[in-house]
Amino acid sequence: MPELPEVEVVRRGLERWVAGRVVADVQVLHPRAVRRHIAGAEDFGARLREHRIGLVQRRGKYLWLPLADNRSAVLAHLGMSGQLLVQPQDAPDEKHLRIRIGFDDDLGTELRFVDQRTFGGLSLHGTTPDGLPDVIAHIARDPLDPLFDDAAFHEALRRRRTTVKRALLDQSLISGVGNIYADEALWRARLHYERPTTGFTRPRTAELLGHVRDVMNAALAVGGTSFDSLYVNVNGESGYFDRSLDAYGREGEPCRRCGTPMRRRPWMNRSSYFCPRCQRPPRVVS
DNA sequence: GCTGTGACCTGAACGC
DNA sequence: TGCGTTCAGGTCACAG
Repeated sequence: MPELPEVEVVRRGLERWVAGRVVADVQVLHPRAVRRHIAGAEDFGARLREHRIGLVQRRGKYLWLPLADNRSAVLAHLGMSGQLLVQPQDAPDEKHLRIRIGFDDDLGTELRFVDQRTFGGLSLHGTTPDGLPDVIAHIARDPLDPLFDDAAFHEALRRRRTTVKRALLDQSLISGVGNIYADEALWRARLHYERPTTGFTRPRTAELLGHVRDVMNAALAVGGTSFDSLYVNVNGESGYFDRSLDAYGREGEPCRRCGTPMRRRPWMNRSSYFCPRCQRPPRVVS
């Protein structure tokens, strides 16, 4: 499932193959794919037509295509299974094709939003003075953003009465981290997912952020090599998604540090993978 | 205001 | 073979 590195790969692909093109027509094939566009599918298409796509931006797992000639942007979230593909116009429709965007040029390609589980979607929104879609103003900067404020993140962590994995997944504190990279970063930092954040020291926060950035940069480095001219890829099943993971999905396999079998625990309707020896659970305070 | 929980959704994997 | 169940997880609405 797409997390920040995958979304960044998509952003780069869109920047190269879609930015600067003028929308000719929009076809919404599944209403749920534009459910965040309150005015509905017809309005979504009408507002896009004849507008030029500007430079593609990203924050965390959201990316957006600004309309170059007005103060609005097409906001995209890939959810768990979304893909944005640049395909030849005559290519067969994908099974889960939800939205098709055609362009007013002779390049012969179109933008397709394909999404099996329909957790993702596109919508059109006004932008703030600094170009951010207004509906994601609450989303924090991501740790690869040069303007991410490490000190402010540390203070926010200490103020929260929560645990470290919850905090990593809270997009209002830090964006772009999903279940996989949270487990990976916690394994690297030797932190149990239920560790309370209130007692975090500055060095501990700094170390954790360092591991989050390392994991994301490593995935980005691999992912960045795998899309070609016609395929703006966020395919969860192929290529760079086979990145080497140290924690996620390794239940029963030996910890790559100490050899202890890795464990999986149900957690918030998800799973948490950890090493019971390297990542000791916090002592329960009664 | 802050924190935690469940619904949404589809298809693969699994058990019987 | 076929059916039912479980699991995957990002976001948001809602409850406490």
